[in-house]
Amino acid sequence: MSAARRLTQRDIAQLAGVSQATVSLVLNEAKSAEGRIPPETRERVLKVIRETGYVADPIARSMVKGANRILGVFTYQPAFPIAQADFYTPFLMGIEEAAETLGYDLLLMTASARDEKGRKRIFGESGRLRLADGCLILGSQFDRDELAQLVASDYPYVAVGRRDDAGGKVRYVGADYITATTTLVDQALAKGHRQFAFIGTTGPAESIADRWRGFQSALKGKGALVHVDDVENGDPARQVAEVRASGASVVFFAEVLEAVAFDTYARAQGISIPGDLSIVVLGSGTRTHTLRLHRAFTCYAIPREEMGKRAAAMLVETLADPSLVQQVMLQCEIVAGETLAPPNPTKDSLK
Amino acid sequence: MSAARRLTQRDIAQLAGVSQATVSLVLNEAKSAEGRIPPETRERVLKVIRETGYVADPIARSMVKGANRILGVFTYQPAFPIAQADFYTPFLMGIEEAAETLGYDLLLMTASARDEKGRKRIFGESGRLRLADGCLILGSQFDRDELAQLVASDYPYVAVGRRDDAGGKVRYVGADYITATTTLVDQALAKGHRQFAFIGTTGPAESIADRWRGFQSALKGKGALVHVDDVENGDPARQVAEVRASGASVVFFAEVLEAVAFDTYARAQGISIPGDLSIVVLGSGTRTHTLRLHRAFTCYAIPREEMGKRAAAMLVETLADPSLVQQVMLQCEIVAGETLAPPNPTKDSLK
DNA sequence: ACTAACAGCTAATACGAATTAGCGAATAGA
DNA sequence: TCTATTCGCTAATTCGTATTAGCTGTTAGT
Repeated sequence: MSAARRLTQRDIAQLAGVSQATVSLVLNEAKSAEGRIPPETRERVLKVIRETGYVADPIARSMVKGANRILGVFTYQPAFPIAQADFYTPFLMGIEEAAETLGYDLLLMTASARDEKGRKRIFGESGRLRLADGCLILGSQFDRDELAQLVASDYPYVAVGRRDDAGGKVRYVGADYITATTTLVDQALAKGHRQFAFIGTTGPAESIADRWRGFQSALKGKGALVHVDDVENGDPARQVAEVRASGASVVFFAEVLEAVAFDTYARAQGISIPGDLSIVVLGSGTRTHTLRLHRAFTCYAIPREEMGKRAAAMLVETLADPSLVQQVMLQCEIVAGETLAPPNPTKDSLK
Repeated sequence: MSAARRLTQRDIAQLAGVSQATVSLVLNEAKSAEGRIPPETRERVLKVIRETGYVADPIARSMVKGANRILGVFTYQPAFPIAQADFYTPFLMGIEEAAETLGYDLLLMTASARDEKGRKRIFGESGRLRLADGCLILGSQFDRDELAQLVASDYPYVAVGRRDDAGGKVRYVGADYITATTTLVDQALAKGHRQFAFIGTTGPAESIADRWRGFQSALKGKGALVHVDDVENGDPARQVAEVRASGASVVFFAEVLEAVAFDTYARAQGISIPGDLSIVVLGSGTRTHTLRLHRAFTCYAIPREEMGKRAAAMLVETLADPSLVQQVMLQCEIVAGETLAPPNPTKDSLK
């Protein structure tokens, strides 16, 4: 049985006493209603197909048709890293849901995305990209040159996350961090905060830059930015000390993990949050994720699943009309949380 | 540019002034060292390839070679369901890691796995299965007929999770629930427990059946099974009442979520856990997951990532030698937790 | 000098399905 | 009865690459 070559249309044709072309016509009948096949012949062929369990080879089929009903998923980091299991997952959940609805399979380009030097590259020598009809690109840090190449090519793609122009408008489904960030800054202002601190990097990724830009412009003329710590994985002890010394009454974080470390350390020092110091997180995972992980930070929820869903849908639209270049921004939902309160009037942090 | 047909070897050949066959030979040179191409011709062709950025069409290539370097992933439920986000994810993390190392991409058969009636089927009419060189099958509940069909076919597959024979030995990488369960029962016995309760279904999935079998056989002759609740999503209030009435001093759960509900309700009723009643969970997610979600139940950790990794590796071995039928069982790590203590001597639950 | 061997390349074919052009027979039209 | 038309089907071609058989021209061997 192992040597039993896979059935082909020729085999079916022979069994049914017709030609290979007829078998193909029966299989794709809906098409050219012209050269119709009479019901009896049709049935005879279908009977053989049923009995043998024949299915057309998808590779040969896509070779001649040029399409696969496959969406590629390219990630600039491993899609399921142990360390950050929850980063891609929500996107993928949305992507999968949409793909299933739309009738597409998903090709995760885990291996072929690496070039000979092991770097992640979209246009690898393998050309595996072509296996998919189009592709979704995930990751906070894009390679600008590759993105430009992609934009210039006629290959259908959609980026998950807003992207600056790269030699042309980039197709994307992003989240509106600027509006959400502005809302949170306004809330802090409304509660009376005037001295702000910001901890987190400010670029170069668009998602990070947007947070920083939104923060700055919302604050402009209405509050003072008294401390900025532009580091990744900083030392909480130092951060807490510096923030306290700066007189800030509220700290904004670009990264939830930083906030967790800060919060944990500050409490251990007897600092009341938000009594003595408010904490606001710009972003963080999905709602469920946020609630589960730690305490409920005041933050906004990035609609990751929805982004994945919309991106997949947009990609499929693009397949139908390759000239289409859409850019969609989704709103983030504000999560009230419990770490933003009016500043403590006894502290000198309130002017 | 949009109409610019993709480059083919014929184009390259023309530009380099050679034949298409020569281009192909240059690309795959390592092969038949016989009809060697002299360095100068080789260089000329490679130069054109470099300048044009040509890459071979993977579809045409796999059409003639018959292999794709793609591993299919078939799931009996959506791979990333919102509700149970963490069920497949750990497996996929392992699978992805192995696939990347081994140089394979992953094809998630989300859409093509459904037949015309919307049911999940491995052998769909689409025949998309053939797009992958082989396939990994996930899900607790397999369709026996399909599994038998798979076993009988010459299609390379590996099941993640132990599977009973289905017209032949099934290739799988499973977790040894029986041994792990036995260990936990023995621990409970060693602490003095004699009256046991069991909450959870007992089949038909192998993973569930193994827990139940292990539980029963470990208990045989050494302790009494005073209460069994064979339901999914039971009512915690009723469960707590019945367990208390039964006089059991320890409850075993087959499903962590049931344990969470039970635990939460019991504590609310003023029942001390494990003071008045011990709880043991058979299974649960990965270590990280377990620790994060709720309190630290006494349980064992299913090595999901490792299972995914090994399954992918086994599948690749199978591709090389299709006659191979391996069955691997991985050990579960016992998590001490804090919900198993000696029975309360003041209660009548201790004989 | 005449064959043998070989280097360097190309023509031809296969892979499996889709699709087009068109053939032969039957029927319709005049 | 002779030409159109339609029906029912098939031969031939295509997609892009890999591979084999083999052709041509040069060199080696005797």
